[in-house]
Amino acid sequence: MLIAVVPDVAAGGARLRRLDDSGAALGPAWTVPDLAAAVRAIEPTDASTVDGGGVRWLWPATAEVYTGLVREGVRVDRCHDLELTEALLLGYDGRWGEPRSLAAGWARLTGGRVPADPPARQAVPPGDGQGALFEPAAAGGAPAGLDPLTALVEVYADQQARLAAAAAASPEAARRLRLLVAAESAGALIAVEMGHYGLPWRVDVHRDLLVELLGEPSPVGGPPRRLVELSAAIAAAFGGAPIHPESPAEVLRAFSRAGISLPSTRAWVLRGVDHPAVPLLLEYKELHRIWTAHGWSWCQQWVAGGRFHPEYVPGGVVSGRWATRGGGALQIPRVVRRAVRADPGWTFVVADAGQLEPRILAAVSGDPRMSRAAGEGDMYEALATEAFGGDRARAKVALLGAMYGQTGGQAVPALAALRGSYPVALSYVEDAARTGEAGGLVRSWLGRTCPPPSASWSAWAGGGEAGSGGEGFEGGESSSGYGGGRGAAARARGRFTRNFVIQATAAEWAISMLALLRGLLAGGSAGAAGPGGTAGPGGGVGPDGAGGAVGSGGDPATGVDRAELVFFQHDEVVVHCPVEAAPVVAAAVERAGDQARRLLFGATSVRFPLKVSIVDCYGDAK
DNA sequence: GGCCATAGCGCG
DNA sequence: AAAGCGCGCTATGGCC
Repeated sequence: MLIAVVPDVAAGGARLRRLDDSGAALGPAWTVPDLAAAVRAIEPTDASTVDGGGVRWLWPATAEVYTGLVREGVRVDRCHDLELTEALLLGYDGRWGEPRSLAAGWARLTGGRVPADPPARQAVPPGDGQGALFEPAAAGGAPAGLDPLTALVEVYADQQARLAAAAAASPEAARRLRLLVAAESAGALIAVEMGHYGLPWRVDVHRDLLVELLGEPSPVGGPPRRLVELSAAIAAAFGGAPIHPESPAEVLRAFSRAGISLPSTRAWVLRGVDHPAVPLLLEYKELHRIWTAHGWSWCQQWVAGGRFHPEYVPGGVVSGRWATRGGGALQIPRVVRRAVRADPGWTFVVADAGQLEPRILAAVSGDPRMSRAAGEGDMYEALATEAFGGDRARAKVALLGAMYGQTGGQAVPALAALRGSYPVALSYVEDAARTGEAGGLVRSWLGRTCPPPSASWSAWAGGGEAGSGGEGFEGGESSSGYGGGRGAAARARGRFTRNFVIQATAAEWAISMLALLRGLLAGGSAGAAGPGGTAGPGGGVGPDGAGGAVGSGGDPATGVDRAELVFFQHDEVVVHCPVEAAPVVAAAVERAGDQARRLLFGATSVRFPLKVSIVDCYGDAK
């Protein structure tokens, strides 16, 4: 059963209506003055009591509604995020990029003018704007006379109809698409909760670290001592004239005066240059980066109350990876992670899926030999033994080159070896690349569709519509002065689609794992009810009511139910939990990974082992 | 003053 | 000739 919810800003509460899974109303709408209280009364507190028939909350956008609920201490097990689903379905129909808001969906349904989505909000540092129960409505100016609850219900019903139509065409494709919708929605819940918890961050440790690396900060706001010293040393190495090492143009001129002509000041270029300024410049770049991107002002802006609060954006990347707004949460330099410390009596369970993308390639392609290799703990080693004369480094280069579309360097002969032993896997990525070069679309395993080439690309590459074919790309290549020619543009597109099928599927496995983990932890027993996971997917991942947490009657004394998912970075998750709960949490992570594998790929010999460490300091993980 | 493109580097 | 994929963020530098 679903309950549709729209915020009722005027009344300060919300309007709700019960629906069946198809979107048909099960009763009249009603209004509540306090949504948090209403949800608390409806949502089962112990998810383990839910046996497949739990409530799923339907709302326009999770961030809009759930943020306020979480702030009130309310959690829900499952939801259906209308906007994220709309974006997936539009993409599936080749209508990538059309507005996804409730108002837009309603307009498409009723023949009205489709409003553009509002521009993404600016990142909000912690402490600002924390009071409101609801985020500002994402709907791009709801048209007058629109009843949002009616629109929500109707658009949801339409989405279910579109999924049913997909099922008529291909039951398996629809099964996967439903799974994707469920996982995406579960991810949205997790993103809100994660942003709410924040990543435990010790400001004192961070400041000590900064002084250790950068020297004392300038009392007047300029660069810290170590950067000033390095600037002087770099100037001296170039003959004495003052220089701003952070200015590429100045550095290039300085090298030029020294008789060295460089294409750029990139670190890897500098490493090949024999000049006394080079090591100083490399050190300067590294430290300057930390100072500007994760220095004192970053700490001041983004850390509050001992927590770093980024805003996670599920589906913010075309491949389905999450993005973040504010604070650069997905780019925290490893050295800075030393400031991430567990609370007293608590610890971190850090888990990352090693070699995820090559394992995904094995699974989606179904290449039997590669799948067997991906059943091993070290897939590169297994490949090396089987096809690269034991040369692990070469096996790794070959595999990465295949997934990224590398065409030069040492990858070329290695790729040939890969093709000889794993032709099915190679065909998979090469088919995707060919489709992209021809202007076509590719999909992930669960059915996320890549964006089409830009209109200018299509005009440039062949003059045809996207997907209409790829003839004639090579013509006139040498006549172009831009970007290496039409062939180059087509190949770039091919590299994108080649990688998309892998990266997007990896994101699907990762978010499914995360959602299953959430369900296991919420169940309290972390899914300890039997080996191999006898229960269905928990945490709202399973489509059509197959969800519900696993396990029956955990031991609350372990504190597993107090565990918090506090960080997620593509293939890595950090759980903050009481020390005594860590072993159970660690086991739950492994289980979640395995359940995600079976949910996506069924019977496959591919494994997705998680490297789990239990540490008090994130910097100590791995 | 603000806007925008580019360079560069952090992460996966 | 030869460019491996996806991002966010900060700085510079040219522009109005």
